[in-house]
Amino acid sequence: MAIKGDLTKARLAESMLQLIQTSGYSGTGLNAVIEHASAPKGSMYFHFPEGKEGLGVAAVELAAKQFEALIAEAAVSAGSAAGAARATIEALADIVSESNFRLGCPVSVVTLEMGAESERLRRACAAAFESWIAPTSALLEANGVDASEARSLATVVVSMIEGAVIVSRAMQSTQPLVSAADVVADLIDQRCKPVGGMR
Amino acid sequence: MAIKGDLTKARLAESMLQLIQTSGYSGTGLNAVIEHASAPKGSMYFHFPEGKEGLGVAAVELAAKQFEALIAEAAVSAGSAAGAARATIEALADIVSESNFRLGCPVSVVTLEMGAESERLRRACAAAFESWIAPTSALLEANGVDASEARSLATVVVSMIEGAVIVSRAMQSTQPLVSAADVVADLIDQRCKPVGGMR
DNA sequence: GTCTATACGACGATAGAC
DNA sequence: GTCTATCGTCGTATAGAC
Repeated sequence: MAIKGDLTKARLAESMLQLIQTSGYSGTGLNAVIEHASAPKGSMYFHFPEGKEGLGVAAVELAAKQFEALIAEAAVSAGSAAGAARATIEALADIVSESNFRLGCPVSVVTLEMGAESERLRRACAAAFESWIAPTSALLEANGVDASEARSLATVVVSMIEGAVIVSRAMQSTQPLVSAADVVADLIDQRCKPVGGMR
Repeated sequence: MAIKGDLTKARLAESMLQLIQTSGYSGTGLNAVIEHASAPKGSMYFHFPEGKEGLGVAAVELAAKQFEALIAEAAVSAGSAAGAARATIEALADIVSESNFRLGCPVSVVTLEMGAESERLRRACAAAFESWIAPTSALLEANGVDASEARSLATVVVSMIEGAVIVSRAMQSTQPLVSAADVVADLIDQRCKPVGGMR
Protein backbone atom coordinates (compact mmCIF):
# COMPACT_ATOMS: atom_id res chain seq x y z
CA MET A 1 0.00 0.00 0.00
CA ALA A 2 2.86 2.37 -0.62
CA ILE A 3 1.12 3.49 -3.80
CA LYS A 4 -1.80 5.24 -2.17
CA GLY A 5 0.48 7.02 0.29
CA ASP A 6 2.75 8.21 -2.47
CA LEU A 7 -0.22 9.62 -4.35
CA THR A 8 -1.28 11.57 -1.29
CA LYS A 9 2.24 12.89 -0.90
CA ALA A 10 2.37 13.95 -4.55
CA ARG A 11 -1.01 15.63 -4.29
CA LEU A 12 0.12 17.59 -1.25
CA ALA A 13 3.24 18.84 -3.03
CA GLU A 14 1.22 19.76 -6.11
CA SER A 15 -1.32 21.67 -4.01
CA MET A 16 1.44 23.51 -2.16
CA LEU A 17 2.97 24.43 -5.51
CA GLN A 18 -0.27 25.81 -6.91
CA LEU A 19 -1.12 27.80 -3.80
CA ILE A 20 2.38 29.28 -3.56
CA GLN A 21 1.99 30.61 -7.09
CA THR A 22 -1.03 32.69 -6.22
CA SER A 23 -0.47 33.52 -2.55
CA GLY A 24 3.23 33.11 -1.85
CA TYR A 25 4.86 30.89 0.73
CA SER A 26 3.97 32.72 3.94
CA GLY A 27 0.53 33.46 2.59
CA THR A 28 -0.18 29.79 2.01
CA GLY A 29 -1.47 28.11 5.15
CA LEU A 30 -1.17 24.40 5.72
CA ASN A 31 -4.90 24.28 6.33
CA ALA A 32 -5.46 25.57 2.80
CA VAL A 33 -3.00 23.03 1.42
CA ILE A 34 -4.64 20.02 3.01
CA GLU A 35 -8.06 21.22 2.01
CA HIS A 36 -6.92 21.73 -1.60
CA ALA A 37 -5.31 18.28 -1.60
CA SER A 38 -8.27 16.65 0.20
CA ALA A 39 -5.89 15.16 2.73
CA PRO A 40 -6.09 15.19 6.51
CA LYS A 41 -3.51 17.12 8.46
CA GLY A 42 -2.12 13.96 10.01
CA SER A 43 -1.16 12.62 6.58
CA MET A 44 0.67 15.82 5.81
CA TYR A 45 2.88 15.45 8.85
CA PHE A 46 3.37 11.78 8.10
CA HIS A 47 4.67 12.45 4.59
CA PHE A 48 6.45 15.68 5.48
CA PRO A 49 7.67 15.23 9.05
CA GLU A 50 9.64 18.44 8.77
CA GLY A 51 6.45 20.37 8.33
CA LYS A 52 5.94 23.36 6.11
CA GLU A 53 9.58 23.71 5.16
CA GLY A 54 9.75 20.16 3.81
CA LEU A 55 6.56 20.70 1.87
CA GLY A 56 8.00 23.92 0.46
CA VAL A 57 11.15 22.16 -0.69
CA ALA A 58 9.05 19.48 -2.39
CA ALA A 59 6.98 22.15 -4.14
CA VAL A 60 10.07 23.96 -5.41
CA GLU A 61 11.58 20.71 -6.66
CA LEU A 62 8.34 19.87 -8.42
CA ALA A 63 8.25 23.28 -10.09
CA ALA A 64 11.85 22.77 -11.19
CA LYS A 65 11.02 19.45 -12.84
CA GLN A 66 7.92 20.80 -14.56
CA PHE A 67 9.62 23.80 -16.14
CA GLU A 68 12.65 21.71 -16.99
CA ALA A 69 10.32 19.47 -18.99
CA LEU A 70 8.89 22.49 -20.80
CA ILE A 71 12.39 23.59 -21.76
CA ALA A 72 13.37 20.11 -22.94
CA GLU A 73 10.21 19.86 -25.01
CA ALA A 74 10.83 23.20 -26.70
CA ALA A 75 14.46 22.29 -27.34
CA VAL A 76 13.41 19.15 -29.20
CA SER A 77 10.55 20.58 -31.24
CA ALA A 78 12.06 23.95 -32.18
CA GLY A 79 14.43 24.23 -35.11
CA SER A 80 16.98 26.45 -33.38
CA ALA A 81 18.15 27.56 -29.96
CA ALA A 82 16.49 30.93 -30.48
CA GLY A 83 13.29 29.20 -31.54
CA ALA A 84 13.36 26.99 -28.46
CA ALA A 85 13.73 30.00 -26.19
CA ARG A 86 10.93 31.79 -28.00
CA ALA A 87 8.65 28.77 -27.76
CA THR A 88 9.33 28.41 -24.04
CA ILE A 89 8.58 32.05 -23.30
CA GLU A 90 5.43 32.00 -25.42
CA ALA A 91 4.20 28.91 -23.60
CA LEU A 92 4.82 30.75 -20.35
CA ALA A 93 2.98 33.84 -21.60
CA ASP A 94 -0.03 31.65 -22.38
CA ILE A 95 -0.01 30.14 -18.90
CA VAL A 96 0.22 33.56 -17.25
CA SER A 97 -2.47 35.22 -19.33
CA GLU A 98 -4.84 32.25 -19.16
CA SER A 99 -4.67 32.45 -15.38
CA ASN A 100 -5.73 36.11 -15.67
CA PHE A 101 -2.27 37.05 -14.42
CA ARG A 102 -2.79 35.24 -11.15
CA LEU A 103 0.06 32.76 -11.53
CA GLY A 104 3.72 33.57 -11.01
CA CYS A 105 6.91 31.63 -10.59
CA PRO A 106 6.92 29.73 -7.29
CA VAL A 107 10.71 29.63 -7.21
CA SER A 108 11.02 33.42 -7.47
CA VAL A 109 8.58 34.08 -4.71
CA VAL A 110 10.10 31.52 -2.34
CA THR A 111 13.55 32.98 -3.01
CA LEU A 112 12.35 36.47 -2.15
CA GLU A 113 10.28 35.49 0.87
CA MET A 114 12.40 32.80 2.45
CA GLY A 115 15.89 33.18 1.02
CA ALA A 116 17.05 35.11 4.06
CA GLU A 117 15.30 32.88 6.60
CA SER A 118 15.65 29.29 5.46
CA GLU A 119 18.88 28.00 4.05
CA ARG A 120 17.15 24.80 2.93
CA LEU A 121 14.56 26.65 0.88
CA ARG A 122 17.18 28.99 -0.56
CA ARG A 123 19.26 26.02 -1.68
CA ALA A 124 16.22 24.36 -3.24
CA CYS A 125 15.55 27.56 -5.21
CA ALA A 126 19.17 27.84 -6.31
CA ALA A 127 19.03 24.22 -7.49
CA ALA A 128 15.82 24.94 -9.40
CA PHE A 129 17.37 27.89 -11.23
CA GLU A 130 20.46 25.78 -11.91
CA SER A 131 18.27 23.04 -13.41
CA TRP A 132 16.99 25.56 -15.95
CA ILE A 133 20.27 27.31 -16.63
CA ALA A 134 22.25 24.10 -17.24
CA PRO A 135 20.16 22.70 -20.12
CA THR A 136 19.83 26.17 -21.65
CA SER A 137 23.58 26.58 -21.52
CA ALA A 138 24.07 23.12 -23.02
CA LEU A 139 21.74 23.99 -25.88
CA LEU A 140 23.70 27.17 -26.58
CA GLU A 141 26.99 25.28 -26.53
CA ALA A 142 25.56 22.79 -28.99
CA ASN A 143 24.95 25.77 -31.25
CA GLY A 144 28.51 26.95 -31.18
CA VAL A 145 28.60 29.33 -28.24
CA ASP A 146 31.71 29.18 -26.05
CA ALA A 147 31.21 27.40 -22.74
CA SER A 148 31.64 30.39 -20.45
CA GLU A 149 29.62 32.70 -22.68
CA ALA A 150 26.90 30.07 -22.94
CA ARG A 151 26.68 29.81 -19.18
CA SER A 152 26.46 33.55 -18.75
CA LEU A 153 23.91 33.97 -21.53
CA ALA A 154 21.79 31.13 -20.16
CA THR A 155 21.76 32.83 -16.75
CA VAL A 156 20.65 36.06 -18.39
CA VAL A 157 17.89 34.29 -20.29
CA VAL A 158 16.52 32.64 -17.16
CA SER A 159 16.76 35.91 -15.22
CA MET A 160 14.95 37.76 -17.93
CA ILE A 161 12.13 35.25 -18.04
CA GLU A 162 11.69 35.43 -14.27
CA GLY A 163 11.60 39.21 -14.35
CA ALA A 164 9.27 39.40 -17.32
CA VAL A 165 6.76 37.12 -15.60
CA ILE A 166 6.68 39.46 -12.63
CA VAL A 167 6.31 42.67 -14.64
CA SER A 168 3.66 41.02 -16.82
CA ARG A 169 1.71 40.05 -13.73
CA ALA A 170 1.88 43.52 -12.24
CA MET A 171 0.82 45.18 -15.47
CA GLN A 172 -1.68 42.48 -16.40
CA SER A 173 -0.27 42.41 -19.89
CA THR A 174 1.80 39.88 -21.81
CA GLN A 175 3.75 42.70 -23.46
CA PRO A 176 6.77 42.36 -21.14
CA LEU A 177 6.96 38.63 -21.90
CA VAL A 178 6.53 39.18 -25.63
CA SER A 179 9.28 41.82 -25.66
CA ALA A 180 11.48 39.47 -23.65
CA ALA A 181 10.93 36.71 -26.19
CA ASP A 182 12.00 39.02 -29.04
CA VAL A 183 15.12 40.19 -27.26
CA VAL A 184 16.12 36.70 -26.14
CA ALA A 185 15.70 35.33 -29.65
CA ASP A 186 17.85 38.17 -31.02
CA LEU A 187 20.47 37.70 -28.36
CA ILE A 188 20.80 33.99 -29.03
CA ASP A 189 20.87 34.34 -32.80
CA GLN A 190 23.66 36.90 -32.55
CA ARG A 191 25.85 34.60 -30.51
CA CYS A 192 25.16 31.28 -32.22
CA LYS A 193 27.52 30.24 -34.94
CA PRO A 194 25.82 28.03 -37.53
CA VAL A 195 26.70 24.48 -36.45
CA GLY A 196 25.35 21.15 -37.60
CA GLY A 197 22.73 22.76 -39.80
CA MET A 198 20.95 24.47 -36.90
CA ARG A 199 20.34 28.17 -37.00
CA MET B 1 2.77 69.37 15.46
CA ALA B 2 2.21 67.81 12.10
CA ILE B 3 5.95 67.40 11.71
CA LYS B 4 6.47 64.80 14.37
CA GLY B 5 3.51 62.78 13.13
CA ASP B 6 4.79 62.83 9.59
CA LEU B 7 8.15 61.58 10.75
CA THR B 8 6.51 58.66 12.51
CA LYS B 9 4.52 57.89 9.40
CA ALA B 10 7.64 57.98 7.22
CA ARG B 11 9.52 55.78 9.67
CA LEU B 12 6.73 53.21 9.60
CA ALA B 13 6.73 53.07 5.81
CA GLU B 14 10.51 52.79 5.75
CA SER B 15 10.44 49.95 8.29
CA MET B 16 7.75 48.13 6.33
CA LEU B 17 9.86 48.52 3.19
CA GLN B 18 12.97 47.08 4.79
CA LEU B 19 11.19 44.15 6.39
CA ILE B 20 9.35 43.28 3.18
CA GLN B 21 12.69 43.00 1.43
CA THR B 22 13.94 40.28 3.73
CA SER B 23 10.73 38.51 4.76
CA GLY B 24 8.13 39.30 2.15
CA TYR B 25 4.74 40.90 2.66
CA SER B 26 2.86 38.09 4.39
CA GLY B 27 5.94 37.19 6.39
CA THR B 28 6.19 40.70 7.80
CA GLY B 29 3.98 41.12 10.84
CA LEU B 30 2.76 44.51 11.97
CA ASN B 31 4.24 43.82 15.40
CA ALA B 32 7.66 43.55 13.80
CA VAL B 33 7.08 46.76 11.85
CA ILE B 34 6.13 48.87 14.87
CA GLU B 35 9.01 47.44 16.86
CA HIS B 36 11.46 48.23 14.05
CA ALA B 37 10.03 51.74 13.75
CA SER B 38 9.87 52.23 17.51
CA ALA B 39 6.26 53.31 17.20
CA PRO B 40 3.24 52.14 19.16
CA LYS B 41 0.53 50.19 17.43
CA GLY B 42 -1.98 52.96 17.93
CA SER B 43 0.13 55.37 15.87
CA MET B 44 0.31 52.89 13.06
CA TYR B 45 -3.46 52.70 12.79
CA PHE B 46 -3.70 56.46 13.12
CA HIS B 47 -1.39 57.08 10.17
CA PHE B 48 -2.55 54.07 8.15
CA PRO B 49 -6.24 53.63 8.97
CA GLU B 50 -6.54 51.03 6.22
CA GLY B 51 -4.14 48.79 8.09
CA LYS B 52 -1.54 46.57 6.56
CA GLU B 53 -2.65 47.12 2.98
CA GLY B 54 -2.21 50.88 3.26
CA LEU B 55 1.19 50.44 4.83
CA GLY B 56 2.13 48.05 2.02
CA VAL B 57 1.10 50.57 -0.62
CA ALA B 58 3.18 53.25 1.11
CA ALA B 59 6.19 50.92 1.21
CA VAL B 60 5.89 50.11 -2.49
CA GLU B 61 5.57 53.80 -3.37
CA LEU B 62 8.62 54.57 -1.28
CA ALA B 63 10.62 51.84 -3.02
CA ALA B 64 9.51 53.23 -6.37
CA LYS B 65 10.77 56.71 -5.48
CA GLN B 66 14.09 55.45 -4.13
CA PHE B 67 14.98 53.37 -7.17
CA GLU B 68 13.72 56.10 -9.47
CA ALA B 69 16.25 58.41 -7.82
CA LEU B 70 19.01 55.86 -8.38
CA ILE B 71 18.12 55.70 -12.08
CA ALA B 72 18.00 59.48 -12.41
CA GLU B 73 21.35 59.82 -10.69
CA ALA B 74 22.97 57.28 -13.01
CA ALA B 75 21.42 58.92 -16.05
CA VAL B 76 23.00 62.25 -15.15
CA SER B 77 26.45 61.05 -14.16
CA ALA B 78 27.00 58.42 -16.83
CA GLY B 79 28.19 59.40 -20.29
CA SER B 80 25.77 57.24 -22.22
CA ALA B 81 22.49 55.36 -21.90
CA ALA B 82 24.39 52.09 -21.79
CA GLY B 83 26.68 53.49 -19.11
CA ALA B 84 23.73 54.65 -17.06
CA ALA B 85 22.16 51.21 -17.17
CA ARG B 86 25.44 49.59 -16.24
CA ALA B 87 25.96 52.00 -13.33
CA THR B 88 22.45 51.34 -12.05
CA ILE B 89 22.85 47.57 -12.15
CA GLU B 90 26.27 47.73 -10.54
CA ALA B 91 24.90 49.89 -7.73
CA LEU B 92 22.19 47.29 -7.25
CA ALA B 93 24.71 44.45 -7.24
CA ASP B 94 26.60 46.24 -4.46
CA ILE B 95 23.46 46.63 -2.38
CA VAL B 96 22.54 42.96 -2.81
CA SER B 97 25.98 41.57 -2.06
CA GLU B 98 26.61 43.91 0.87
CA SER B 99 23.42 42.63 2.47
CA ASN B 100 24.83 39.09 2.12
CA PHE B 101 22.11 38.43 -0.42
CA ARG B 102 19.38 39.04 2.09
CA LEU B 103 17.75 41.96 0.27
CA GLY B 104 15.51 41.65 -2.74
CA CYS B 105 13.13 43.90 -4.61
CA PRO B 106 10.08 44.72 -2.49
CA VAL B 107 7.98 45.42 -5.56
CA SER B 108 8.67 42.00 -7.07
CA VAL B 109 7.78 40.13 -3.94
CA VAL B 110 4.59 42.10 -3.31
CA THR B 111 3.54 41.51 -6.91
CA LEU B 112 4.06 37.78 -6.56
CA GLU B 113 2.49 37.43 -3.12
CA MET B 114 -0.40 39.85 -3.33
CA GLY B 115 -1.01 40.51 -7.04
CA ALA B 116 -3.83 37.99 -7.11
CA GLU B 117 -5.37 39.02 -3.81
CA SER B 118 -5.22 42.80 -3.54
CA GLU B 119 -5.99 44.97 -6.52
CA ARG B 120 -4.66 48.03 -4.66
CA LEU B 121 -1.28 46.47 -4.04
CA ARG B 122 -1.10 45.13 -7.58
CA ARG B 123 -1.76 48.61 -8.96
CA ALA B 124 0.87 50.12 -6.68
CA CYS B 125 3.39 47.59 -8.01
CA ALA B 126 2.42 48.26 -11.62
CA ALA B 127 2.86 51.99 -10.99
CA ALA B 128 6.28 51.34 -9.45
CA PHE B 129 7.47 49.38 -12.48
CA GLU B 130 6.04 52.08 -14.74
CA SER B 131 7.98 54.74 -12.82
CA TRP B 132 11.18 52.90 -13.70
CA ILE B 133 10.30 52.01 -17.28
CA ALA B 134 9.21 55.53 -18.25
CA PRO B 135 12.48 57.35 -17.48
CA THR B 136 14.50 54.50 -18.95
CA SER B 137 12.46 54.70 -22.12
CA ALA B 138 12.87 58.47 -22.22
CA LEU B 139 16.62 58.11 -21.89
CA LEU B 140 16.68 55.66 -24.79
CA GLU B 141 14.57 57.96 -26.94
CA ALA B 142 16.96 60.80 -26.17
CA ASN B 143 19.65 58.59 -27.62
CA GLY B 144 17.90 58.05 -30.90
CA VAL B 145 15.80 54.95 -30.28
CA ASP B 146 12.31 54.96 -31.78
CA ALA B 147 9.54 55.55 -29.26
CA SER B 148 7.91 52.14 -29.44
CA GLU B 149 11.21 50.30 -29.50
CA ALA B 150 12.43 52.39 -26.57
CA ARG B 151 9.39 51.48 -24.52
CA SER B 152 9.77 47.80 -25.26
CA LEU B 153 13.52 47.81 -24.60
CA ALA B 154 13.04 49.72 -21.34
CA THR B 155 10.53 47.11 -20.21
CA VAL B 156 13.01 44.37 -21.01
CA VAL B 157 15.77 46.13 -19.10
CA VAL B 158 13.62 46.52 -15.99
CA SER B 159 12.42 42.90 -16.25
CA MET B 160 15.96 41.67 -16.57
CA ILE B 161 17.13 43.60 -13.54
CA GLU B 162 14.27 42.23 -11.45
CA GLY B 163 15.01 38.68 -12.54
CA ALA B 164 18.75 39.00 -12.07
CA VAL B 165 18.29 40.23 -8.49
CA ILE B 166 16.26 37.11 -7.71
CA VAL B 167 18.66 34.65 -9.32
CA SER B 168 21.61 36.39 -7.66
CA ARG B 169 19.94 36.07 -4.29
CA ALA B 170 19.17 32.39 -4.75
CA MET B 171 22.69 31.61 -5.90
CA GLN B 172 24.35 34.02 -3.47
CA SER B 173 26.48 35.35 -6.28
CA THR B 174 26.53 38.63 -8.16
CA GLN B 175 27.34 36.82 -11.38
CA PRO B 176 23.74 36.93 -12.69
CA LEU B 177 23.64 40.70 -12.09
CA VAL B 178 27.06 41.21 -13.67
CA SER B 179 26.05 39.21 -16.74
CA ALA B 180 22.83 41.18 -16.92
CA ALA B 181 24.77 44.44 -16.85
CA ASP B 182 26.94 43.31 -19.77
CA VAL B 183 23.99 42.19 -21.86
CA VAL B 184 21.96 45.30 -21.12
CA ALA B 185 24.86 47.58 -22.05
CA ASP B 186 25.33 45.67 -25.32
CA LEU B 187 21.64 45.75 -26.07
CA ILE B 188 21.39 49.48 -25.57
CA ASP B 189 24.56 50.30 -27.52
CA GLN B 190 23.29 48.27 -30.46
CA ARG B 191 20.05 50.19 -30.65
CA CYS B 192 21.29 53.70 -29.91
CA LYS B 193 22.10 55.88 -32.84
CA PRO B 194 24.76 58.44 -32.04
CA VAL B 195 22.80 61.60 -31.20
CA GLY B 196 23.89 64.86 -29.66
CA GLY B 197 27.39 63.58 -29.02
CA MET B 198 26.27 60.82 -26.68
CA ARG B 199 27.33 57.30 -27.34
C1' DG C 1 -1.54 62.24 18.11
C1' DT C 2 0.32 58.68 21.31
C1' DC C 3 0.12 54.59 23.84
C1' DT C 4 -1.67 50.08 26.35
C1' DA C 5 -4.55 46.34 26.73
C1' DT C 6 -7.11 43.13 24.64
C1' DA C 7 -10.34 40.69 21.37
C1' DC C 8 -10.55 37.08 18.15
C1' DG C 9 -9.14 34.31 14.48
C1' DA C 10 -5.62 31.66 11.88
C1' DC C 11 -1.32 29.83 12.08
C1' DG C 12 1.98 25.66 12.49
C1' DA C 13 2.47 21.74 15.14
C1' DT C 14 1.30 17.64 18.05
C1' DA C 15 -1.16 13.68 20.42
C1' DG C 16 -3.39 9.81 20.21
C1' DA C 17 -7.43 6.88 18.51
C1' DC C 18 -8.15 3.98 14.75
C1' DG D 1 -1.07 5.25 7.11
C1' DT D 2 -5.23 7.97 8.13
C1' DC D 3 -7.89 11.07 10.65
C1' DT D 4 -9.71 14.37 14.54
C1' DA D 5 -9.15 17.23 18.40
C1' DT D 6 -6.56 20.42 20.46
C1' DC D 7 -2.47 23.09 22.07
C1' DG D 8 0.13 27.40 22.21
C1' DT D 9 1.54 31.30 19.46
C1' DC D 10 1.21 35.03 16.57
C1' DG D 11 -1.46 37.49 13.28
C1' DT D 12 -4.47 41.83 12.43
C1' DA D 13 -7.41 44.86 14.31
C1' DT D 14 -9.90 47.68 17.85
C1' DA D 15 -11.19 50.28 22.22
C1' DG D 16 -10.42 53.68 25.03
C1' DA D 17 -7.31 56.31 28.36
C1' DC D 18 -4.24 60.05 28.03
